[in-house]
Amino acid sequence: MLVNEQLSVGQRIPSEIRLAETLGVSRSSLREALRILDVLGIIEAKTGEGTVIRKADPENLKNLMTLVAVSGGIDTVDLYEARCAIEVQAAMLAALRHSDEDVRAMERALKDMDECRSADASAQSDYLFHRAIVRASQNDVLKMMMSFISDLLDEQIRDTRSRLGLEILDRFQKQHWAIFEGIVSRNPEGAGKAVRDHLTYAQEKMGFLWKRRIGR
Amino acid sequence: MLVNEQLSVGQRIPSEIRLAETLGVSRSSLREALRILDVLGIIEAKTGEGTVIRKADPENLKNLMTLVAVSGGIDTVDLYEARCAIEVQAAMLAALRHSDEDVRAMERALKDMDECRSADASAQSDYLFHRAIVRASQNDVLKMMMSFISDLLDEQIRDTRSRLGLEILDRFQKQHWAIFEGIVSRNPEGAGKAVRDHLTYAQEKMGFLWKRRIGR
DNA sequence: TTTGAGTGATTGTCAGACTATCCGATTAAC
DNA sequence: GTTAATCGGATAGTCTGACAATCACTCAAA
Repeated sequence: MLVNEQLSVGQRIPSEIRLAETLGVSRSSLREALRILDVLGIIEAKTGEGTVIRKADPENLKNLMTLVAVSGGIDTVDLYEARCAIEVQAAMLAALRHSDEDVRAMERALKDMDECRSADASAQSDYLFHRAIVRASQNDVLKMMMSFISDLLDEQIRDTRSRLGLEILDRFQKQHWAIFEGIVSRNPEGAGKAVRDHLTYAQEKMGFLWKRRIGR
Repeated sequence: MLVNEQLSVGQRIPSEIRLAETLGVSRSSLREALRILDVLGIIEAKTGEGTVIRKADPENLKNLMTLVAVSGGIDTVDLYEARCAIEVQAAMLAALRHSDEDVRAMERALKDMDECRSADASAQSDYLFHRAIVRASQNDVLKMMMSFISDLLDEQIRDTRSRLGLEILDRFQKQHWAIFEGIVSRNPEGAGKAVRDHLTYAQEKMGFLWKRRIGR
């Protein structure tokens, strides 16, 4: 009914009892199905009120994807390469579409990294910078994929990053500014290449420290 | 228990009745939870036998992702740009890692496209070619993401492709061979650029025909 | 007009029963 | 001795009925 556009966002669906009668199944079986739509974020059930169609927010799927990834034994290197794919494209699009607010967010993150040298705060700013790039791309699919990947990679990256020497972190920062420069000057090829160079370099410096697989 | 590695793939989990007792919930409530793990492909329940932990295959998630995408109203252009991200990276990796079997699969798809000119068969070979690239990358995350995207985009691409003139399809085919050349000669930058050129060109020629959003 | 109780509807949860199916052991037939 | 048939136990799949918690709404009283 949702796919056929007989139901739209915000609309309330029939109660469990009536829906079970309509579909010719018991309430138990119906509830098992509704629960699936619930965890997918497609519906939202409220006790005493009813159940409504929700605009699915991919953020809600992160936990599920994490479970699947852990169960499937995803390779860390595979994840990192996928991140590279997403972020290069995002930087290219960001160079074309970024807003003033996006630029401010990126600049703030970079200056934070320039100033504070505590490993933890630095890693946090690093994360914010990369996220700002993806947001600036104004592409919801890229944002979704990036949030999946970040969720799985972040812990490991934060861990390995803290073991790197200062000269490597300085080089990281120079590369960050190069990315920023490419995006602000609206140069897609330059921004894309800068991201690829940065992530390739980072993988060289951190990759050997990674666990091969996440979970299992 | 799965995340903490107390359970591993292939292992059988306690029966629903015993598990419900252990966790202190009713069988109905437990089943709602197990059903979620089931559709995620994390467990597999067989009547009369029991339930085992399964190595989650992302292929099983395609239907779910389609539902979420429809419910969330994903933009077709966003999807296509994400596809570009994935496939460029995949081609670069394919240039480094492809096997003889991969090359054969790609070559077969291209020759099929050279020969048969029926729109439908041509589109099918096109699909197979692009899929072979991603498979050659030997990256499970890219494969997963590509299968999500393909599932959502294919119908629309197949539709718009059938309306294109012969000279455009010929140009497509030349670009395909350029991609193939880059991969076979183990030239990552060349292969990546060839893919990007191809997909950018295809988007120029087909994009204006697309519906803006999928579903809703 | 506002407050309060009451009422019906709805989701969340539980308990119990029955069916279909599978696995393994036991038994019967050859 | 080997094979086939049968039976029982265990398990997932389904259904029914019940109760609790919560919410929205109505309506009467202050």
